[in-house]
Amino acid sequence: MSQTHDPAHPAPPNPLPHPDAEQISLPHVLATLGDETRLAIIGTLARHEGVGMVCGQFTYLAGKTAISYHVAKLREAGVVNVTPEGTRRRVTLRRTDLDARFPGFLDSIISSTRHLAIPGTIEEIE
Amino acid sequence: MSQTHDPAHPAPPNPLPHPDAEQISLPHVLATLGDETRLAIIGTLARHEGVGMVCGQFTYLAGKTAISYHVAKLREAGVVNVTPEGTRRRVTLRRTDLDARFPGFLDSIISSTRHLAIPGTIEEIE
DNA sequence: CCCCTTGTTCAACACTCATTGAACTTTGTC
DNA sequence: GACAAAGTTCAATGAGTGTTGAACAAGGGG
Repeated sequence: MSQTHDPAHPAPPNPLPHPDAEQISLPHVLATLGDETRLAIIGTLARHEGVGMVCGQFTYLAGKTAISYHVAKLREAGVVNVTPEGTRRRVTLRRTDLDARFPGFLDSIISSTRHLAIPGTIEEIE
Repeated sequence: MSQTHDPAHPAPPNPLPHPDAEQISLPHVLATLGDETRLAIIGTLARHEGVGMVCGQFTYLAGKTAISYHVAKLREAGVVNVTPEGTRRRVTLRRTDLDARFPGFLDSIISSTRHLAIPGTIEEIE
């Protein structure tokens, strides 16, 4: 939740709506992750944690319109954080919030996802 | 259809189709649990683990037709085991299989479900 | 300025899902 | 045998979901 409280930048850095940590609901998260494509996105994201990724990185999973749809779903459910960077959108896992809300959940999902992960040929960004 | 009273070999104790442990898929389980009613069933089931429950115990959540539908969904996803007992169906968590397949997953779900659980006034069955 | 990249929005479509009431099956009991 | 109890099956319905292509908006070069 820690948004940059930079006095030099009055404009909100993140115009995309995200639910607060307390508003993240387990049924909603489960339903959102109950989709092959979105689960693959989370798996890929987990394998590149810290770095973050961009929507274009997921186009090996589906068309760009579908990716846009799925990333929006994940954001609305509180699973990922999406930050505009120029024309791109940096997507990161909301690990801290998810761990606080549902301890152990994310890790169990990720470790169960890892072995069936697609060997994505993902090019580095930047 | 069925149940020929053949004295040669005993009747199958579990005529309802269940997936094998290896066939349980994470996306399927997540999608199945991504429903308020079914998640509540699992929560209730977890709070009465070992004992098991019958479909009638869940009718405070929805009509009996809906419960029948949801329990079937949970069974097909490999989340619960359903065993006929007379006119009833004993429903139990497939904890061993789920723990083997997705370590830590079930416990994280259950503990996250516990605090928002309905204080079900559930009568004891036998 | 033109243009390319990145991603969103929109409408349309096929599809699946959850819920309900009525009818039915099965089992247990009087 | 008749009846009640516990679930299932069926058809219908209304709502929601994922996918696609075309058009669009916004940045970042050259």
